[in-house]
Amino acid sequence: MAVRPSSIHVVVDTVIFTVREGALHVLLVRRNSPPFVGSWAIPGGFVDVRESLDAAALRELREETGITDVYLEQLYSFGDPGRDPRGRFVTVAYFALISSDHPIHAGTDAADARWWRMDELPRLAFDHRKILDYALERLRNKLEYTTVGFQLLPRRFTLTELQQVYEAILGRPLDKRNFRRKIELLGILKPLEQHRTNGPSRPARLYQFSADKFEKLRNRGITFPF
Amino acid sequence: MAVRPSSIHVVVDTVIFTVREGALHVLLVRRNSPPFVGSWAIPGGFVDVRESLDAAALRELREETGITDVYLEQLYSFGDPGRDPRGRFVTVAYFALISSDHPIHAGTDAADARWWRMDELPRLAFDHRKILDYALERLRNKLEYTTVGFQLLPRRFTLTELQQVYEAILGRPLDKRNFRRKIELLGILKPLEQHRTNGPSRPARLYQFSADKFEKLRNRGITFPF
DNA sequence: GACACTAGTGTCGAATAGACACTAATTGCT
DNA sequence: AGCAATTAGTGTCTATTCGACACTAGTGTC
Repeated sequence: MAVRPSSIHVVVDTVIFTVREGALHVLLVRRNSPPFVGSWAIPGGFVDVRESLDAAALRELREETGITDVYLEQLYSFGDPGRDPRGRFVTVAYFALISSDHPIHAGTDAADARWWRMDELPRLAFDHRKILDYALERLRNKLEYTTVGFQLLPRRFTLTELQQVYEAILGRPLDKRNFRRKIELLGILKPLEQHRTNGPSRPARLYQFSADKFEKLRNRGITFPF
Repeated sequence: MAVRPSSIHVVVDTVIFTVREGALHVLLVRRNSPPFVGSWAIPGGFVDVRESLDAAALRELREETGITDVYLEQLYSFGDPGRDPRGRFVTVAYFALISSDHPIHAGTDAADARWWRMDELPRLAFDHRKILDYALERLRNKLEYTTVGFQLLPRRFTLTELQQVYEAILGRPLDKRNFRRKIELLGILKPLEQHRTNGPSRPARLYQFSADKFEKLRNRGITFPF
């Protein structure tokens, strides 16, 4: 089989989630060149010929946010002709989870960039709304059968904070006792001696993700599927 | 942002599963040009500049097997540099499910093509073994929370045949009563008046996928995620 | 009509999931 | 000092789900 040139451009776009102030947020950048000037878009860029798809996503992430220490997972590839008026673009979409204490200067690049609440999104460029919706759906699903939720928290956290992350993503309140029972059963949290007191109330015990089983997975970068 | 040419070739490769003689099989084609001459590979080909990724997968499927009526789902994109010595190739991998009664002339193309039992695979070209392994993992997972299993059967089938499909994919025996109870609870099978008798034993009732809820989904082509 | 073969059916115990309300520890105010 | 306000933390009961397990029913063959 001869190698026919395909004239298709390959990019990666990464949906970057975080939880702040009890709400799920996503990082978007404002486009300042056509098409869709002034619209907001999921950050991304071209895949270099010498780097893997994962590496490209990590690099773009670093360039956009300065972050290296993230959970990153390939989401889906979108490649309808006509999704970009400039030509034929296939984007390999990723989603990333960033812990809330991460010092992000959203807008490291000259470009405008900011966090948006998932329930107050602006109009998005290209088919990015579809990508975002799918990323959220995937995140919600994975929350139920994996431990991705922990990726959105600092290393030490209270159970209430953990519950708030789950609630923010699922978009509905959870029962405190049932939630704690389920987390307890997972057996992946190590209770610390430290407590955190913030306000006129009983201080909450701090926990951390159990080093034994999962610490190695945390912050490993690509975690799926290999 | 200017459009830089990326020099990356985009192809689709489709893992085609079927169940025959109680065993899960996959369709492979033998390569007759370098690299990996003589090795077996997952069928696939270039994405045309004017067609969507899904359309490309469907087209290749039709060209390879003559089949149009399949369950097809995007799997994952693989794009490590070095996965193809001819240059930089990104493959958007799909997996397809074909019902056992489908008249497939595997090898419509001049190329050698045949079904292989999943437990007796030859050496595969490129990183196709990795793709295949991941497809199987995904299929097993989806079997548990969706109704993809039905895609592998003719329109009318017995409960034993359905159970054999599940067993072939999961690679372990299932309890007949528990299996039937679970299927019953799904409420998606319509019992027919017809029975099938094959051999010296009690004839088995035939069922079909319930038209009401799911017939529209069946054979719709792309079913995921949109 | 007896035998071989596959179809078809129900129960019990364990684990899981959802609904639900009070006590405990601290801060701030008077 | 003590009281009010606030969030942390804890257990039971019920319904559902899941796995293990064995016998009867209907047909073809000899």
